[in-house]
Amino acid sequence: MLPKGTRDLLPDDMAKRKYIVHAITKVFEQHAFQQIETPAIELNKTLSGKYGEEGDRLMFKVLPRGEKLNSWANQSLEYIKSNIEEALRYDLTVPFARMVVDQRNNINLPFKRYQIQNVWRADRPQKGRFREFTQCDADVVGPAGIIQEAELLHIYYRSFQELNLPVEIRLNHRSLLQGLAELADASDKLTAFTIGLDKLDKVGWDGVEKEWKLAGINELNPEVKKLLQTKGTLEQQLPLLEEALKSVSSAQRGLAELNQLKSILASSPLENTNLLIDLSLARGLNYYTGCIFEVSALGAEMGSIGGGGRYDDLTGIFGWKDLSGVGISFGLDRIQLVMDQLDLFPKEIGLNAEVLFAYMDEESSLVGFKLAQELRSLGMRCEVYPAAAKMKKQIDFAVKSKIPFLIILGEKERMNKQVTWRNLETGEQETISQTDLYKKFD
RNA sequence: GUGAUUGUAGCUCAGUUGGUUAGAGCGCUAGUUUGUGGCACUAGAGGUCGCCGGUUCGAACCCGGUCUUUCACCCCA
Repeated sequence: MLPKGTRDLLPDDMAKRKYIVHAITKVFEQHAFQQIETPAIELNKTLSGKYGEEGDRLMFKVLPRGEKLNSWANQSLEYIKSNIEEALRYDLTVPFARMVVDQRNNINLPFKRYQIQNVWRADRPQKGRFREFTQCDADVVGPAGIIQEAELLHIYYRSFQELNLPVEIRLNHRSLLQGLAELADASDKLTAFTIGLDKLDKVGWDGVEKEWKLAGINELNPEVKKLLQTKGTLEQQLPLLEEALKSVSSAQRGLAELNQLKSILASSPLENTNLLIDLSLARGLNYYTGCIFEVSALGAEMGSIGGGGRYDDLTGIFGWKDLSGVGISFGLDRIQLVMDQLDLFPKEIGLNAEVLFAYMDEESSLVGFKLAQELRSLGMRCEVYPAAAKMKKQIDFAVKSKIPFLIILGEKERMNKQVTWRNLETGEQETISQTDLYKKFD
């Protein structure tokens, strides 16, 4: 029995997750990101209000214990809600921002950190959605240069290349959304504008317009409409956007930054990766202010497997103004699901034993114990069967555990200082001197 | 939060218009076989039919509630 939306991770899962984490970590570290961890529990006041209304609803709150809980027996729901002191972290970015401010005397800017930990959301579970899941985040805080966006895009590119997973990376900029809203004469309804636009994929253009109409947003001119519905590369889309938005002041920052990004990436392209401008990409988190990214796997049925963006003033709410940050996240659980769907895991990634020592009597087990130590010192994964059971049972265990080699020890072998070596895949078997055993595994 | 959907042995599932002691396959344990794996045969263990309540002489089956599973929406990794 488990709480909903949670899972046990068996050795097979762990092997796959290690494989993914290994690839991502390697790329993070090549880009000089350093690992940190933060506590699973944060103060409620640190987290609440940072993720919008929806986020607050989905946050796991921690009840107080003992006296305090007793004293709440007759309090109103409102009182309880506003006096909860602790909560489980909902993402890794806000706790990171909190940490940057708390630890400002112990870090150097620009600070590049990565973090691979669980987060919790009290969502209704469904495909690829859990209530406990693992995020792999990389963020930079400090001097704000677009080269950092380019670097993070390269991290996505290199990681998914490493995993052999084909992806599409969609890109947008908050300031372009603002500009487009201005064009639609809906600057004051930016949220409704972007939420509507975000649904383009699902409800189509008519659906978007219907939603906008309800929110009191006017119809756009046909050229802008067309622009909104096309996804394309930076090279294709940027000139069109510049033309359409040239007189819109709020869009200038986005145009300038995407131009910069375009020239950086031109010198070091993301080959075989689809990097597309998608103006309908909104992303919910309220704190993004610049570029926003979202990654989805090609050929698999799954929501986004990664996302991120630029936030100009995330640490402001914790008392450090005007510190810019940009970050990305990998969804470990969804990447695992997608790679399973596409059958992308190499066959041999488990770490089960390579050799099993089986034996007929207790005295032989001592020989097995000693020989196992010798093979282990050569780097082999060895297991000694824990009891002198029937040979059939011991072999059966080896086969089911996918252990390829078996060493059999009995009275005969012990007397002659020998072992019987058996290859369980081929059935090949040989009785050899104990001192020659290592040669079988060169 | 909204709308569907699921729940019977460790697993996958049968279970007749409501009727005695709820079944199968696989798996598990032991044996046939006291030093050799995929097979066969024999025996065995294992179930408050998700939970609570109701209807009925009688409920795995009908009704209500609740929890859970899976899926879509919302939102997101």
